[in-house]
Amino acid sequence: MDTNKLMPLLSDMAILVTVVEQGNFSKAAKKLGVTPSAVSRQISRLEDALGIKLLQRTTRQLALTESGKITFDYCKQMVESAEKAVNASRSITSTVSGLLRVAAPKSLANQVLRPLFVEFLKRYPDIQLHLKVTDRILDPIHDGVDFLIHINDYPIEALVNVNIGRVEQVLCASPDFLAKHALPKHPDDLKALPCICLGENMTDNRWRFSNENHKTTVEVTGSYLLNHSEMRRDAIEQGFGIGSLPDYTAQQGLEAGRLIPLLKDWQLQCSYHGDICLQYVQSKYMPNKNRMFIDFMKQKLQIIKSDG
Amino acid sequence: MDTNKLMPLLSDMAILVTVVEQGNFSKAAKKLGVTPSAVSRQISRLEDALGIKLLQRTTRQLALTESGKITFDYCKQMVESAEKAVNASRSITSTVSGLLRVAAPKSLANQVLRPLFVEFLKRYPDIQLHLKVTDRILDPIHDGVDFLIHINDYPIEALVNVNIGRVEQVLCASPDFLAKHALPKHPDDLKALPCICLGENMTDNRWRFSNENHKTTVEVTGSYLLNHSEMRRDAIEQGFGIGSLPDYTAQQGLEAGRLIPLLKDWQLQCSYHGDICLQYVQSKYMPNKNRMFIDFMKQKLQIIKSDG
DNA sequence: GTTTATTTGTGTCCACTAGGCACAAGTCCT
DNA sequence: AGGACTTGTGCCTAGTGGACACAAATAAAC
Repeated sequence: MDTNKLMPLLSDMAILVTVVEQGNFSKAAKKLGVTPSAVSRQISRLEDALGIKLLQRTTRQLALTESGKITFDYCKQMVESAEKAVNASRSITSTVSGLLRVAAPKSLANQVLRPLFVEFLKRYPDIQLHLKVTDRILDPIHDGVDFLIHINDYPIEALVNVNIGRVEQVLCASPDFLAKHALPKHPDDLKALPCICLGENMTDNRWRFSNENHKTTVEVTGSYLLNHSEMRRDAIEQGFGIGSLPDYTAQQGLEAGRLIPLLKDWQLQCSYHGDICLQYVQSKYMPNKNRMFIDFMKQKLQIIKSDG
Repeated sequence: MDTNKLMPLLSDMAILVTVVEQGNFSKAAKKLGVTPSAVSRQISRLEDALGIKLLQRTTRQLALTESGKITFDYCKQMVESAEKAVNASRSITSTVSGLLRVAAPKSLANQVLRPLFVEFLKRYPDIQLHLKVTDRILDPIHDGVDFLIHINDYPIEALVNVNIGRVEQVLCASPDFLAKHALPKHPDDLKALPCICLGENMTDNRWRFSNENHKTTVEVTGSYLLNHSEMRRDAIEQGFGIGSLPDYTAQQGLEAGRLIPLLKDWQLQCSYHGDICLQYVQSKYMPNKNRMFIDFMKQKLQIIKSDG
């Protein structure tokens, strides 16, 4: 049965259910807010479409035929499902409340998540949001967290992943720095230039680059090491050296000309580069607050499809 | 949720299902035979009515929101139930075939059932009807019978009963008989008049009468005993005496004036007096041929409501 | 038996909604 | 950068579905 043939019958089926439950056309018509003649026509139309007589009727008595009983049962199911659809939808918006626990890395917290969470809490005032800022990957169940946000091209397989964005690292320097030094054309050129490293690990001064065909690692040096992206942006803009920034941190500086992108053919591999993953534990009945949080994050970051 | 609010949403829900299954508005529109703009508007209307955003969409991508997934599941159920309703109805008319075994008493067979069964078999040529005419009450399971027809004010409780009519006994005599004899005013008056009994049992000459307030039994006599209603009608019309006839046997004679009803204030109790019961074994899945048989009998005998 | 009230069904007419069309806006791919 | 495709919106028209009035039928009331 094609859906386009089915659609006009749906309301007729709903009318059939009302008629049977009310016991006659007139009461059903009153309940539906139409005239009995309209009900009569709809039932006739349904009978014609289905090819069977559904109701045995005189002017005073009304009853389902034996063959109509089967049809009626399915029609009743149909109406009940539709009512459930409506009720479920209605209840979603009215029951967005309670505690949401979210873990996110430092790098995203201030610049990316802060404005989002503020808006989310304003929209749903009954939500209590508990944000744990940490660069460790927490265990949602053990650590009592509803959502895990992290930057990674390989999301945790045991959890459901929703991809809500992407962070690219941009290597850049300030215009006056580039006026004093030679423009690097290849990662190897960085060896001769002051670079600003994270300084969190011993290997943070080993920058790994890749492009379509090649991979290379360069050991860089510099006098200023810092693991705070906004301070690092400041240091680069001040001409202390070459450094990498998340795209959202660099964006304003790039647009204003305070920063110049370098080695655009190469990608710098680092842990702050990849998809922004919103992950959570698979469960059959997700609370509405969680649903609305996922929808909100996807909508705000303009992500439509998810991995499941 | 009132049904009248629900009805316009039903087709929108069906459209939602099509959109989700097709993946975008355009394909869904093509499948439904409408323009994409129509689909867009219906989805928007549904979202407004439900108060939630169902589909996260850009011009190129489309996906259910988390909150929309619940709604979609119920909408899908709704459409599936509607399709089942249609398919069930369609299959009923196309699968009316096979053997129907019916047991009925002699008194009904020729005059009441014969024309009905002829018409039923003409309407459903794939049906094979096996009629067992017997005045014994058969056991449907043991005797291999699908339907039991009998005249009785107390249907068998173990079986489902559909009341498909009623037989009244009419006590009557011919005009020339009444010209020769005194008109009976009370059952007791029958003692002095020749009466036509069934003659099947020893007690068939003990006629039990009742009215609103009284009961009485009269022992009658007569020279002609016979258990065939049409022959008995003939005997009465010929002036052999007073006898009782089923209403359908007496009707023509009464209308033509060949028969005169007697003792109309009294009811003659006898085994050929009561509701015409169509009974069958309760079962969850009744074959369509059985359904159509019940519907047919009810429809032809203008009986709407049944006992269950 | 007659009347009355209630119910289903059918014509006719009209209003309103739903869909088509055209166009705008946005996005992806080449 | 341009083209192809998709969603969304304004406007207009057509066709459906409902109201109304009336007919037919039946059950109840008197």
